[in-house]
Amino acid sequence: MSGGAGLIPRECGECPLRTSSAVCRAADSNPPAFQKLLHRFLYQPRQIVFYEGHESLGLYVLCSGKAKLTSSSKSGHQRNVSIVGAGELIERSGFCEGMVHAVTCETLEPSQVCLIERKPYLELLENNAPQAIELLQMVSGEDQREKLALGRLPFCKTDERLAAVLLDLGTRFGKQDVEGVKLEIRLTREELAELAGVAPETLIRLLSRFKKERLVMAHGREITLLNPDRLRALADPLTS
Amino acid sequence: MSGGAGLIPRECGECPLRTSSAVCRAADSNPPAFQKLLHRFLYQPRQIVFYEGHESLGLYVLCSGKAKLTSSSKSGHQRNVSIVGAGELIERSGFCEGMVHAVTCETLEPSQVCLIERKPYLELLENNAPQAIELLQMVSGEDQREKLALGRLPFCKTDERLAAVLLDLGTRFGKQDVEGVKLEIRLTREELAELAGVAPETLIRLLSRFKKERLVMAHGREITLLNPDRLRALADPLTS
DNA sequence: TTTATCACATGACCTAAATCATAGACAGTA
DNA sequence: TACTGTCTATGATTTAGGTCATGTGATAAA
Repeated sequence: MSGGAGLIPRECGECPLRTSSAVCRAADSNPPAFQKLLHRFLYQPRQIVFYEGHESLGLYVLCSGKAKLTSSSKSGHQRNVSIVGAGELIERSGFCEGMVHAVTCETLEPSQVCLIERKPYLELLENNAPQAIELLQMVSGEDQREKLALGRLPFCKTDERLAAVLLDLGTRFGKQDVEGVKLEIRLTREELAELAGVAPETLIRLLSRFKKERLVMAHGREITLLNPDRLRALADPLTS
Repeated sequence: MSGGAGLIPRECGECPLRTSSAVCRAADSNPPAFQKLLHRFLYQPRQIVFYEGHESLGLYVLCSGKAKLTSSSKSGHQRNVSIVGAGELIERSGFCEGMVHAVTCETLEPSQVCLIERKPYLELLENNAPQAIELLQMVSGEDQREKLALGRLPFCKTDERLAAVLLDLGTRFGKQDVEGVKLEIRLTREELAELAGVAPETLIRLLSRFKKERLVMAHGREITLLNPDRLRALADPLTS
Protein backbone atom coordinates (compact mmCIF):
# COMPACT_ATOMS: atom_id res chain seq x y z
CA MET A 1 0.00 0.00 0.00
CA SER A 2 1.30 3.43 -0.86
CA GLY A 3 1.62 6.09 1.75
CA GLY A 4 -1.01 8.55 0.70
CA ALA A 5 -3.39 6.19 -1.08
CA GLY A 6 -5.28 8.69 -3.17
CA LEU A 7 -5.23 11.67 -0.86
CA ILE A 8 -3.68 14.95 -1.83
CA PRO A 9 -1.09 16.66 0.38
CA ARG A 10 -1.94 20.03 1.75
CA GLU A 11 -0.17 23.05 0.29
CA CYS A 12 1.62 25.42 2.64
CA GLY A 13 -0.82 28.18 1.75
CA GLU A 14 -3.71 26.20 3.24
CA CYS A 15 -1.77 25.01 6.24
CA PRO A 16 -2.93 26.27 9.63
CA LEU A 17 0.62 25.95 10.93
CA ARG A 18 2.32 28.09 8.34
CA THR A 19 2.85 30.96 10.74
CA SER A 20 3.24 29.08 13.98
CA SER A 21 6.32 27.04 13.17
CA ALA A 22 9.62 28.84 12.66
CA VAL A 23 10.57 26.68 9.71
CA CYS A 24 7.20 27.15 8.03
CA ARG A 25 7.27 30.90 8.35
CA ALA A 26 10.09 30.81 5.84
CA ALA A 27 7.72 29.22 3.37
CA ASP A 28 5.24 31.99 3.90
CA SER A 29 7.74 34.77 3.41
CA ASN A 30 9.40 33.38 0.32
CA PRO A 31 6.87 31.26 -1.53
CA PRO A 32 8.12 30.70 -5.07
CA ALA A 33 11.74 29.89 -4.25
CA PHE A 34 10.71 27.90 -1.23
CA GLN A 35 8.17 25.71 -2.96
CA LYS A 36 10.86 24.38 -5.25
CA LEU A 37 12.81 22.78 -2.43
CA LEU A 38 9.80 21.39 -0.67
CA HIS A 39 8.49 17.83 -0.95
CA ARG A 40 5.25 16.61 0.57
CA PHE A 41 4.56 13.08 1.72
CA LEU A 42 1.47 11.46 3.13
CA TYR A 43 1.65 8.47 5.44
CA GLN A 44 -0.73 5.94 6.87
CA PRO A 45 -0.42 5.11 10.55
CA ARG A 46 2.53 2.87 11.39
CA GLN A 47 4.59 3.76 8.35
CA ILE A 48 8.24 4.74 8.38
CA VAL A 49 9.25 8.28 7.45
CA PHE A 50 12.96 7.57 7.73
CA TYR A 51 15.31 5.09 9.30
CA GLU A 52 18.01 5.56 11.90
CA GLY A 53 21.40 5.50 10.22
CA HIS A 54 20.16 6.62 6.83
CA GLU A 55 21.35 9.84 5.27
CA SER A 56 19.28 12.86 6.24
CA LEU A 57 18.12 14.82 3.20
CA GLY A 58 17.11 17.96 5.03
CA LEU A 59 14.54 19.29 7.38
CA TYR A 60 11.54 17.11 8.06
CA VAL A 61 8.49 18.92 9.36
CA LEU A 62 5.51 16.97 10.65
CA CYS A 63 2.68 19.02 9.15
CA SER A 64 -0.16 16.93 10.55
CA GLY A 65 -0.56 13.76 12.56
CA LYS A 66 1.73 12.27 15.16
CA ALA A 67 4.88 10.22 14.99
CA LYS A 68 7.23 8.49 17.35
CA LEU A 69 11.00 8.57 17.24
CA THR A 70 12.86 5.49 18.30
CA SER A 71 16.45 4.42 18.39
CA SER A 72 17.67 0.93 18.93
CA SER A 73 20.96 -0.34 20.25
CA LYS A 74 22.91 -3.06 18.55
CA SER A 75 21.62 -5.48 21.11
CA GLY A 76 18.23 -4.83 19.55
CA HIS A 77 16.72 -3.18 22.58
CA GLN A 78 14.51 -0.38 21.36
CA ARG A 79 14.08 2.93 23.02
CA ASN A 80 11.24 5.29 22.33
CA VAL A 81 13.00 8.61 22.28
CA SER A 82 10.02 10.87 21.92
CA ILE A 83 6.68 11.69 20.35
CA VAL A 84 6.39 14.41 17.72
CA GLY A 85 3.21 16.40 17.21
CA ALA A 86 1.84 18.40 14.29
CA GLY A 87 3.90 21.47 13.44
CA GLU A 88 7.11 20.21 14.96
CA LEU A 89 10.48 19.85 13.34
CA ILE A 90 11.19 16.13 13.53
CA GLU A 91 14.95 16.30 14.08
CA ARG A 92 16.84 19.36 15.14
CA SER A 93 19.99 18.05 13.52
CA GLY A 94 18.57 18.61 10.05
CA PHE A 95 20.54 21.78 9.48
CA CYS A 96 23.88 19.99 9.37
CA GLU A 97 25.53 18.73 6.24
CA GLY A 98 26.24 15.06 5.88
CA MET A 99 24.12 14.11 8.83
CA VAL A 100 22.65 10.72 9.40
CA HIS A 101 19.32 10.17 11.10
CA ALA A 102 19.87 9.39 14.75
CA VAL A 103 16.38 7.95 15.14
CA THR A 104 13.75 6.08 13.20
CA CYS A 105 10.55 8.03 12.63
CA GLU A 106 7.30 6.07 12.51
CA THR A 107 3.87 7.63 12.15
CA LEU A 108 1.17 6.87 14.71
CA GLU A 109 -1.68 8.40 12.74
CA PRO A 110 -2.33 9.51 9.18
CA SER A 111 0.31 12.17 8.76
CA GLN A 112 1.79 14.62 6.34
CA VAL A 113 5.49 15.34 6.28
CA CYS A 114 7.28 18.13 4.45
CA LEU A 115 10.86 17.57 3.49
CA ILE A 116 12.83 20.75 2.90
CA GLU A 117 16.06 20.17 1.01
CA ARG A 118 18.87 21.27 3.20
CA LYS A 119 21.35 22.83 0.86
CA PRO A 120 19.09 25.12 -1.16
CA TYR A 121 17.24 26.01 2.03
CA LEU A 122 20.43 27.15 3.72
CA GLU A 123 21.25 29.15 0.61
CA LEU A 124 17.91 30.91 0.93
CA LEU A 125 18.74 31.62 4.54
CA GLU A 126 21.96 33.35 3.50
CA ASN A 127 19.81 36.30 2.50
CA ASN A 128 17.69 36.22 5.58
CA ALA A 129 19.69 36.64 8.75
CA PRO A 130 16.68 37.33 10.99
CA GLN A 131 15.18 34.03 9.97
CA ALA A 132 18.45 32.23 10.62
CA ILE A 133 18.63 33.80 14.05
CA GLU A 134 15.07 32.79 14.78
CA LEU A 135 15.88 29.21 13.90
CA LEU A 136 19.06 29.38 15.95
CA GLN A 137 17.05 30.48 18.94
CA MET A 138 14.48 27.79 18.44
CA VAL A 139 17.04 25.01 18.24
CA SER A 140 19.05 26.55 21.04
CA GLY A 141 16.12 26.76 23.39
CA GLU A 142 14.48 23.44 22.74
CA ASP A 143 17.39 21.18 23.45
CA GLN A 144 17.90 22.33 27.02
CA ARG A 145 14.67 21.13 28.49
CA GLU A 146 14.86 17.77 26.77
CA LYS A 147 18.44 17.20 27.76
CA LEU A 148 17.77 17.82 31.41
CA ALA A 149 14.76 15.58 31.62
CA LEU A 150 16.73 12.81 29.96
CA GLY A 151 19.74 13.34 32.15
CA ARG A 152 17.77 12.82 35.28
CA LEU A 153 16.07 9.66 34.17
CA PRO A 154 18.56 7.18 35.54
CA PHE A 155 18.17 8.63 39.01
CA CYS A 156 14.45 8.51 39.29
CA LYS A 157 12.09 5.81 40.31
CA THR A 158 9.88 4.32 37.68
CA ASP A 159 6.70 5.88 39.04
CA GLU A 160 8.28 9.33 38.89
CA ARG A 161 9.32 8.79 35.32
CA LEU A 162 5.90 7.55 34.27
CA ALA A 163 4.21 10.48 35.99
CA ALA A 164 6.48 12.85 34.09
CA VAL A 165 5.79 11.14 30.78
CA LEU A 166 2.03 11.19 31.32
CA LEU A 167 2.10 14.87 32.25
CA ASP A 168 4.17 15.70 29.19
CA LEU A 169 1.76 13.83 26.94
CA GLY A 170 -1.05 15.61 28.75
CA THR A 171 0.25 19.08 28.07
CA ARG A 172 1.08 18.29 24.46
CA PHE A 173 -1.78 16.05 23.40
CA GLY A 174 -4.27 16.32 26.23
CA LYS A 175 -7.81 17.62 26.04
CA GLN A 176 -9.68 18.71 29.12
CA ASP A 177 -13.04 17.02 29.59
CA VAL A 178 -15.41 16.45 32.49
CA GLU A 179 -13.35 13.71 34.06
CA GLY A 180 -9.87 15.09 33.51
CA VAL A 181 -7.25 15.47 30.84
CA LYS A 182 -7.80 12.94 28.10
CA LEU A 183 -4.71 11.98 26.10
CA GLU A 184 -5.51 12.19 22.42
CA ILE A 185 -2.83 9.80 21.48
CA ARG A 186 -3.11 6.03 21.39
CA LEU A 187 0.03 4.19 22.36
CA THR A 188 0.45 0.53 23.12
CA ARG A 189 1.56 -0.34 26.63
CA GLU A 190 4.88 -1.30 25.18
CA GLU A 191 5.33 2.12 23.56
CA LEU A 192 4.43 3.86 26.79
CA ALA A 193 6.91 1.64 28.57
CA GLU A 194 9.64 2.59 26.11
CA LEU A 195 8.86 6.27 26.57
CA ALA A 196 9.13 5.98 30.33
CA GLY A 197 12.16 3.77 30.05
CA VAL A 198 10.78 0.79 31.92
CA ALA A 199 9.91 -2.80 31.14
CA PRO A 200 6.40 -3.31 29.75
CA GLU A 201 5.36 -5.37 32.79
CA THR A 202 6.56 -2.63 35.07
CA LEU A 203 4.56 -0.07 33.15
CA ILE A 204 1.40 -2.14 33.38
CA ARG A 205 1.84 -2.58 37.10
CA LEU A 206 2.44 1.13 37.56
CA LEU A 207 -0.61 1.94 35.52
CA SER A 208 -2.67 -0.44 37.63
CA ARG A 209 -1.36 1.26 40.74
CA PHE A 210 -2.13 4.70 39.32
CA LYS A 211 -5.64 3.51 38.51
CA LYS A 212 -6.16 2.25 42.05
CA GLU A 213 -4.91 5.54 43.40
CA ARG A 214 -7.34 7.38 41.14
CA LEU A 215 -4.54 9.23 39.40
CA VAL A 216 -5.49 8.06 35.94
CA MET A 217 -8.21 6.18 34.12
CA ALA A 218 -7.45 3.76 31.32
CA HIS A 219 -9.83 2.05 28.93
CA GLY A 220 -7.50 0.16 26.69
CA ARG A 221 -5.30 2.76 25.08
CA GLU A 222 -7.50 5.67 26.08
CA ILE A 223 -5.82 7.27 29.03
CA THR A 224 -7.24 10.12 31.09
CA LEU A 225 -5.32 11.98 33.75
CA LEU A 226 -7.70 12.33 36.67
CA ASN A 227 -5.42 14.20 39.01
CA PRO A 228 -2.63 16.13 37.26
CA ASP A 229 -1.66 17.88 40.46
CA ARG A 230 -0.85 14.72 42.31
CA LEU A 231 0.93 13.41 39.26
CA ARG A 232 2.96 16.58 39.25
CA ALA A 233 3.86 16.06 42.88
CA LEU A 234 5.04 12.58 41.99
CA ALA A 235 7.08 13.75 39.01
CA ASP A 236 8.50 16.64 40.96
CA PRO A 237 12.09 15.44 41.16
CA LEU A 238 12.15 15.49 37.36
CA THR A 239 10.69 18.91 36.81
CA SER A 240 12.41 20.61 39.72
CA MET B 1 40.12 35.00 47.18
CA SER B 2 39.25 36.64 43.89
CA GLY B 3 38.92 34.64 40.74
CA GLY B 4 41.89 35.78 38.76
CA ALA B 5 44.18 36.81 41.62
CA GLY B 6 46.55 39.04 39.73
CA LEU B 7 46.55 37.32 36.38
CA ILE B 8 45.48 39.04 33.21
CA PRO B 9 42.85 37.54 30.92
CA ARG B 10 43.94 36.67 27.43
CA GLU B 11 42.68 38.85 24.60
CA CYS B 12 40.91 37.21 21.69
CA GLY B 13 43.74 38.23 19.39
CA GLU B 14 46.18 36.04 21.29
CA CYS B 15 43.80 33.16 21.73
CA PRO B 16 44.71 29.95 19.95
CA LEU B 17 41.03 29.09 19.70
CA ARG B 18 39.90 32.22 17.95
CA THR B 19 39.44 30.46 14.63
CA SER B 20 38.46 27.02 15.82
CA SER B 21 35.28 27.84 17.70
CA ALA B 22 32.30 29.11 15.75
CA VAL B 23 31.45 31.72 18.34
CA CYS B 24 35.02 32.99 18.49
CA ARG B 25 35.35 33.35 14.75
CA ALA B 26 32.81 36.13 15.06
CA ALA B 27 35.23 37.97 17.30
CA ASP B 28 37.93 37.62 14.73
CA SER B 29 35.84 38.90 11.85
CA ASN B 30 34.36 41.88 13.63
CA PRO B 31 36.84 43.00 16.28
CA PRO B 32 35.92 46.52 17.36
CA ALA B 33 32.18 46.05 17.69
CA PHE B 34 32.63 42.62 19.16
CA GLN B 35 35.10 43.56 21.85
CA LYS B 36 32.55 45.92 23.35
CA LEU B 37 30.13 43.16 24.21
CA LEU B 38 32.74 40.81 25.52
CA HIS B 39 33.68 40.28 29.15
CA ARG B 40 36.56 38.16 30.33
CA PHE B 41 36.74 36.33 33.65
CA LEU B 42 39.45 34.26 35.24
CA TYR B 43 38.69 31.50 37.69
CA GLN B 44 40.61 29.35 40.11
CA PRO B 45 39.78 25.65 40.22
CA ARG B 46 36.52 24.84 41.99
CA GLN B 47 34.93 28.21 41.51
CA ILE B 48 31.43 28.84 40.22
CA VAL B 49 30.92 30.50 36.84
CA PHE B 50 27.15 30.61 37.15
CA TYR B 51 24.36 28.95 39.07
CA GLU B 52 21.46 26.86 37.90
CA GLY B 53 18.29 28.93 37.98
CA HIS B 54 20.03 32.27 37.62
CA GLU B 55 19.38 34.50 34.65
CA SER B 56 21.65 33.82 31.69
CA LEU B 57 23.37 36.96 30.45
CA GLY B 58 24.50 35.62 27.13
CA LEU B 59 26.94 33.20 25.61
CA TYR B 60 29.56 31.76 27.90
CA VAL B 61 32.64 30.42 26.15
CA LEU B 62 35.22 28.43 28.07
CA CYS B 63 38.42 29.88 26.61
CA SER B 64 40.81 27.76 28.63
CA GLY B 65 40.63 25.19 31.38
CA LYS B 66 37.91 22.70 32.14
CA ALA B 67 34.58 22.91 33.90
CA LYS B 68 31.80 20.63 34.96
CA LEU B 69 28.11 21.23 34.56
CA THR B 70 25.79 19.92 37.23
CA SER B 71 22.12 20.12 37.92
CA SER B 72 20.42 19.12 41.10
CA SER B 73 16.88 18.03 41.71
CA LYS B 74 14.70 19.42 44.45
CA SER B 75 15.47 16.38 46.49
CA GLY B 76 19.03 17.63 46.50
CA HIS B 77 20.45 14.77 44.50
CA GLN B 78 23.13 16.16 42.22
CA ARG B 79 23.79 15.03 38.73
CA ASN B 80 26.94 15.74 36.79
CA VAL B 81 25.58 16.58 33.41
CA SER B 82 28.81 16.96 31.51
CA ILE B 83 32.36 18.18 31.30
CA VAL B 84 33.25 21.19 29.16
CA GLY B 85 36.67 21.61 27.61
CA ALA B 86 38.57 24.63 26.31
CA GLY B 87 36.98 26.28 23.30
CA GLU B 88 33.51 25.00 23.96
CA LEU B 89 30.33 26.96 24.32
CA ILE B 90 29.20 26.21 27.86
CA GLU B 91 25.46 26.20 27.26
CA ARG B 92 23.82 25.95 23.88
CA SER B 93 20.73 27.68 25.15
CA GLY B 94 22.56 30.99 25.42
CA PHE B 95 21.03 32.36 22.24
CA CYS B 96 17.55 32.57 23.69
CA GLU B 97 16.12 35.61 25.36
CA GLY B 98 15.03 35.42 28.95
CA MET B 99 16.72 32.10 29.55
CA VAL B 100 17.72 30.79 32.89
CA HIS B 101 20.77 28.61 33.42
CA ALA B 102 19.74 24.99 33.45
CA VAL B 103 22.97 23.90 35.09
CA THR B 104 25.57 25.12 37.52
CA CYS B 105 29.01 25.59 36.00
CA GLU B 106 32.03 24.95 38.22
CA THR B 107 35.63 25.09 37.06
CA LEU B 108 37.91 22.11 37.56
CA GLU B 109 41.14 23.92 36.68
CA PRO B 110 42.30 27.50 36.33
CA SER B 111 40.02 28.72 33.58
CA GLN B 112 39.12 31.73 31.50
CA VAL B 113 35.55 32.39 30.49
CA CYS B 114 34.30 34.91 27.95
CA LEU B 115 30.81 36.22 28.37
CA ILE B 116 29.27 37.61 25.20
CA GLU B 117 26.24 39.78 25.84
CA ARG B 118 23.33 38.20 24.08
CA LYS B 119 21.32 41.07 22.76
CA PRO B 120 24.02 43.15 21.11
CA TYR B 121 25.59 39.97 19.82
CA LEU B 122 22.39 38.91 18.10
CA GLU B 123 22.16 42.39 16.65
CA LEU B 124 25.60 41.98 15.17
CA LEU B 125 24.48 38.66 13.73
CA GLU B 126 21.61 40.37 11.94
CA ASN B 127 24.17 41.62 9.45
CA ASN B 128 25.94 38.34 9.14
CA ALA B 129 23.70 35.57 7.95
CA PRO B 130 26.51 33.14 7.13
CA GLN B 131 27.71 33.37 10.70
CA ALA B 132 24.23 32.81 12.03
CA ILE B 133 23.88 29.77 9.82
CA GLU B 134 27.19 28.43 11.02
CA LEU B 135 26.06 28.76 14.62
CA LEU B 136 22.75 27.17 13.75
CA GLN B 137 24.56 24.20 12.30
CA MET B 138 26.84 23.92 15.28
CA VAL B 139 24.00 23.93 17.79
CA SER B 140 21.91 21.70 15.57
CA GLY B 141 24.62 19.11 15.22
CA GLU B 142 25.90 18.98 18.74
CA ASP B 143 22.69 18.22 20.53
CA GLN B 144 22.02 15.02 18.66
CA ARG B 145 24.95 13.01 19.89
CA GLU B 146 24.52 14.14 23.47
CA LYS B 147 20.82 13.48 23.50
CA LEU B 148 21.23 9.96 22.29
CA ALA B 149 23.93 9.04 24.74
CA LEU B 150 21.86 10.44 27.56
CA GLY B 151 18.66 8.86 26.36
CA ARG B 152 20.11 5.40 26.45
CA LEU B 153 21.57 5.69 29.90
CA PRO B 154 18.64 4.35 31.86
CA PHE B 155 18.63 1.15 29.83
CA CYS B 156 22.21 0.25 30.20
CA LYS B 157 24.07 -1.55 32.87
CA THR B 158 26.38 0.45 35.02
CA ASP B 159 29.53 -1.04 33.52
CA GLU B 160 28.39 -0.11 30.03
CA ARG B 161 27.71 3.44 31.14
CA LEU B 162 31.07 3.79 32.83
CA ALA B 163 32.85 2.38 29.80
CA ALA B 164 31.09 4.94 27.62
CA VAL B 165 31.96 7.79 29.97
CA LEU B 166 35.62 6.77 30.15
CA LEU B 167 35.85 6.51 26.38
CA ASP B 168 34.25 9.90 25.96
CA LEU B 169 36.69 11.46 28.41
CA GLY B 170 39.45 9.62 26.58
CA THR B 171 38.63 11.07 23.19
CA ARG B 172 38.14 14.55 24.57
CA PHE B 173 40.86 14.81 27.21
CA GLY B 174 43.01 11.76 26.64
CA LYS B 175 46.66 11.67 25.69
CA GLN B 176 48.26 8.59 24.21
CA ASP B 177 51.33 7.36 26.07
CA VAL B 178 53.27 4.11 26.30
CA GLU B 179 50.75 2.40 28.51
CA GLY B 180 47.52 3.65 26.98
CA VAL B 181 45.29 6.68 26.86
CA LYS B 182 45.89 8.86 29.89
CA LEU B 183 42.99 11.06 30.93
CA GLU B 184 44.22 14.57 31.47
CA ILE B 185 41.42 15.45 33.76
CA ARG B 186 41.30 14.87 37.46
CA LEU B 187 37.88 14.04 38.81
CA THR B 188 36.99 12.72 42.22
CA ARG B 189 35.37 9.30 42.33
CA GLU B 190 32.17 11.02 43.26
CA GLU B 191 32.28 13.24 40.17
CA LEU B 192 32.98 10.27 37.96
CA ALA B 193 30.08 8.48 39.59
CA GLU B 194 27.76 11.40 38.89
CA LEU B 195 28.90 11.49 35.27
CA ALA B 196 28.16 7.82 34.82
CA GLY B 197 24.95 8.11 36.76
CA VAL B 198 25.76 5.60 39.47
CA ALA B 199 26.32 5.63 43.21
CA PRO B 200 29.89 6.43 44.28
CA GLU B 201 30.33 2.97 45.82
CA THR B 202 29.16 1.36 42.62
CA LEU B 203 31.64 3.40 40.62
CA ILE B 204 34.50 2.39 42.88
CA ARG B 205 33.56 -1.26 42.60
CA LEU B 206 33.34 -1.00 38.83
CA LEU B 207 36.70 0.72 38.67
CA SER B 208 38.21 -2.03 40.81
CA ARG B 209 36.75 -4.59 38.45
CA PHE B 210 38.07 -2.73 35.40
CA LYS B 211 41.47 -2.63 37.04
CA LYS B 212 41.41 -6.37 37.68
CA GLU B 213 40.39 -6.95 34.09
CA ARG B 214 43.28 -4.79 32.90
CA LEU B 215 40.93 -2.37 31.17
CA VAL B 216 42.16 0.67 33.04
CA MET B 217 44.84 1.77 35.45
CA ALA B 218 44.16 4.18 38.25
CA HIS B 219 46.60 5.88 40.57
CA GLY B 220 44.37 8.08 42.62
CA ARG B 221 42.68 10.40 40.19
CA GLU B 222 45.05 9.63 37.34
CA ILE B 223 43.21 7.24 35.10
CA THR B 224 44.68 5.54 32.05
CA LEU B 225 42.67 3.51 29.59
CA LEU B 226 44.73 0.40 28.91
CA ASN B 227 42.41 -1.24 26.45
CA PRO B 228 40.09 1.17 24.65
CA ASP B 229 38.95 -1.52 22.25
CA ARG B 230 37.57 -3.77 24.94
CA LEU B 231 36.03 -0.75 26.63
CA ARG B 232 34.38 0.06 23.35
CA ALA B 233 33.04 -3.45 23.12
CA LEU B 234 31.57 -3.02 26.58
CA ALA B 235 30.03 0.34 25.80
CA ASP B 236 28.73 -0.91 22.48
CA PRO B 237 25.04 -0.82 23.29
CA LEU B 238 25.47 2.91 23.82
CA THR B 239 27.36 3.72 20.68
CA SER B 240 25.45 1.39 18.40
C1' DT C 1 53.48 13.26 68.25
C1' DT C 2 48.21 12.88 68.19
C1' DT C 3 44.04 13.83 66.07
C1' DA C 4 40.85 15.32 62.75
C1' DT C 5 39.33 15.22 58.08
C1' DC C 6 38.65 13.66 53.64
C1' DA C 7 38.78 10.61 49.62
C1' DC C 8 39.01 5.92 48.59
C1' DA C 9 37.79 1.14 49.24
C1' DT C 10 35.16 -3.03 50.56
C1' DG C 11 31.78 -5.95 52.92
C1' DA C 12 26.76 -6.84 54.26
C1' DC C 13 22.21 -6.02 53.35
C1' DC C 14 17.96 -4.92 51.02
C1' DT C 15 14.83 -3.04 47.81
C1' DA C 16 13.24 -1.79 43.21
C1' DA C 17 12.60 -3.34 39.04
C1' DA C 18 13.87 -6.65 35.30
C1' DT C 19 12.93 -11.23 33.89
C1' DC C 20 10.34 -15.41 33.50
C1' DA C 21 6.05 -17.76 33.36
C1' DT C 22 1.19 -17.93 32.79
C1' DA C 23 -3.32 -16.60 31.72
C1' DG C 24 -7.28 -13.76 30.24
C1' DA C 25 -9.33 -10.65 26.62
C1' DC C 26 -10.15 -9.66 22.21
C1' DA C 27 -9.94 -9.42 16.96
C1' DG C 28 -9.28 -11.84 12.81
C1' DT C 29 -9.50 -16.12 10.25
C1' DA C 30 -10.69 -20.79 8.99
C1' DT D 1 -17.47 -22.89 16.52
C1' DA D 2 -12.66 -23.47 17.41
C1' DC D 3 -7.89 -21.73 16.27
C1' DT D 4 -4.59 -18.04 15.91
C1' DG D 5 -2.06 -14.23 17.22
C1' DT D 6 -1.60 -9.93 19.68
C1' DC D 7 -2.11 -7.13 23.56
C1' DT D 8 -2.88 -6.78 28.36
C1' DA D 9 -2.51 -8.23 33.03
C1' DT D 10 -0.63 -10.48 37.22
C1' DG D 11 2.09 -13.69 40.03
C1' DA D 12 6.77 -15.68 41.15
C1' DT D 13 11.64 -15.30 41.06
C1' DT D 14 16.06 -13.18 40.59
C1' DT D 15 19.43 -9.79 40.55
C1' DA D 16 21.67 -5.44 39.82
C1' DG D 17 22.78 -1.86 42.16
C1' DG D 18 21.63 1.45 45.90
C1' DT D 19 22.23 2.16 50.87
C1' DC D 20 24.46 1.60 55.20
C1' DA D 21 28.34 0.48 57.95
C1' DT D 22 33.15 -0.03 58.57
C1' DG D 23 37.95 0.33 57.57
C1' DT D 24 42.16 2.32 55.51
C1' DG D 25 45.47 5.53 54.00
C1' DA D 26 46.89 10.26 53.07
C1' DT D 27 47.18 15.05 54.24
C1' DA D 28 46.53 18.81 57.29
C1' DA D 29 46.04 20.90 61.77
C1' DA D 30 46.87 20.98 66.89
